[in-house]
Amino acid sequence: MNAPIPSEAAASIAAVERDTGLAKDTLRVWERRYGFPAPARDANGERLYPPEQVEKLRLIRRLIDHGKRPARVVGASIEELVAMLDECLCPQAGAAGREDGLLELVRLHRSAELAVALRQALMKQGLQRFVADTVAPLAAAVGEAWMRGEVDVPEEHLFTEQVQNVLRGAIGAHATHEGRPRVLLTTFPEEEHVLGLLMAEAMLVPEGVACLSLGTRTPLADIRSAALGGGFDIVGLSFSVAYPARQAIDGLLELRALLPDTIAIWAGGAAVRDKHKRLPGIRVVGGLDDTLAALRDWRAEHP
Amino acid sequence: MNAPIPSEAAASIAAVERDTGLAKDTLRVWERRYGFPAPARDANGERLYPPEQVEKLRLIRRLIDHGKRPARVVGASIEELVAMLDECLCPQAGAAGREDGLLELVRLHRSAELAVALRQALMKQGLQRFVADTVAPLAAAVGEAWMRGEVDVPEEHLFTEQVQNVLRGAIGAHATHEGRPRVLLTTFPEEEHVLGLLMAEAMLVPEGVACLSLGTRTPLADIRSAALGGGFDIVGLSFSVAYPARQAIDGLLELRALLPDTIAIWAGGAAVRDKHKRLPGIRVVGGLDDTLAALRDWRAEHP
DNA sequence: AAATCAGTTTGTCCAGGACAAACGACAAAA
DNA sequence: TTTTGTCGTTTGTCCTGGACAAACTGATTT
Repeated sequence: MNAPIPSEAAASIAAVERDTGLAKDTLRVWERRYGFPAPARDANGERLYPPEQVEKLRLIRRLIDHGKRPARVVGASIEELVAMLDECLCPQAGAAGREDGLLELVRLHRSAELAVALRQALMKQGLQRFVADTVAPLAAAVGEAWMRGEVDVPEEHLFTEQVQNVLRGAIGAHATHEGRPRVLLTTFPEEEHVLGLLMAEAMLVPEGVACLSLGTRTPLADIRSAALGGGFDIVGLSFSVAYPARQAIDGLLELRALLPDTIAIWAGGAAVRDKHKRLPGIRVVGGLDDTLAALRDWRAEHP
Repeated sequence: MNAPIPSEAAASIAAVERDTGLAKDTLRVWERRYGFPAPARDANGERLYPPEQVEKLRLIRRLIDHGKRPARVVGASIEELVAMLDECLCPQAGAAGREDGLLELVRLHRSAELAVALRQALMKQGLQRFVADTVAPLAAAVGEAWMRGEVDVPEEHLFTEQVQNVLRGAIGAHATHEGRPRVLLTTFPEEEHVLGLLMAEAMLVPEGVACLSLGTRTPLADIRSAALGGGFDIVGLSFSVAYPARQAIDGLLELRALLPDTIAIWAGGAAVRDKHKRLPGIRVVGGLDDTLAALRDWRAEHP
């Protein structure tokens, strides 16, 4: 799976920023403060990061996304980092484990079989159960394996693509444009993950909800104008694990202030879980099944 | 459509980088050299960009993506910039104009009607003609209107989402996993636009090609390992207008060196058009119909 | 349990200098 | 005419080292 790479002995600071998601300023200040990373320099004095340091930075990034603090992880060895990752993940280990070997198909690049298996599961379970019982656990398992470094970029991309193909096809087949409520789905500009949105849409569409997804990365002001201009009843936002909780809360409160009270705001995803108290006027959706509960509540209040 | 925005009088340098795609370093050095932008400062001495300067920066960004150089555009007034944009776009104006008012549906947020109209066109024309005659001109028209500032973020997102829904559904319905050649589709890490890939996939799948799309933003080394591990015959890359030509060429040549000669590389999109001479060993695909020509050529050489 | 507060950690911003890659224009060679 | 080479200019990115506010930690009080 990982054939050795002949060229590319070292990466520039821009390449490391792209590959790890750590800002150039952050990389430089870590070097100054912690002595890591410790890149070589080229003839012009510019940083050259060896691949193993980039790999370690990737591990560190994942740990920080899960709440660890830099001082605790930057000094650690690779083995210690892997051990910390295991510790992070054990609590959730029960959730995975029984997704029918689909994860194996992802890991082995069996894309054709994965596509077939996903479609079969969809047919057997129906869209909502398929999303809640198959796609969501599988996405969690892939995310977890990604954290551990057991899947790499193409495997994760492959998984996302195949799931998108299946879900978008199924959502398109429902095609309800007339129902109520009217829901606008999107993410904030820093959030790139699209699967959360698609899963939410797939849960809502079979209930006769008129969903419109704008995809990812919509600026706040544009969310507002789209919501007002389109006559929507609800704006739904999705946040992945990696999204900073503080930023999510600030953004949501700002959006709440930008929208009239007649438009509800629903927020879902790991970054806002259990943040209900700090989000007055916003419905925190705890999971996919809670989406349906939220829908029931809304309909009870809007007869 | 653009209701006035109450809050947000000014944006931080990080927000401007996100909204315009211009790096923080670039924004500072323009200020130093050209005197524009000229942001205010907050109590802490940090830059605060007023909205109209951000808007002007967006115009400038688009002009630079189309080949203009900063010194020529940074000093100009908004009116002059708009005039330059018109000049840039007139040559292509003939291409748009007859896409059945679909552009109007995008502009007016008539998402439901847009979805219906797209599906109707797909049924009427078949997948390949639908892509080449409807989606591609419409995408060009949206890109052009985006350049002129006539559509904004939510409208462009809406368009992309609806087209993705239709295309992915249609592609999934074909579901050929056994054919030849086997084609791996993706983009380089800096490229985010996914429609080019989907259109290529939609052209190839009806021909019995086994396509696998990894989506956007795959690192070079991962493209290599995926191509080798999956037994692919062809790797297809897509580049949008905004992609720097030099970077595309360097990346393609590097990838060419990473892959055995038995695996062909196809490159398509505005950034590589007419760059055939500088890309030995790479098939430059000039347009969607040329994709089919490339496929015929490949099949002629691999009986 | 929840709120307050001091101390520490940490990411982002700033200034101004440097340099190589990319560009434009013009001249020489095919 | 087209291609190739040269040279000055433009332009984006990188560098150093300092500063500061926001976020977090943990002890203390309500």
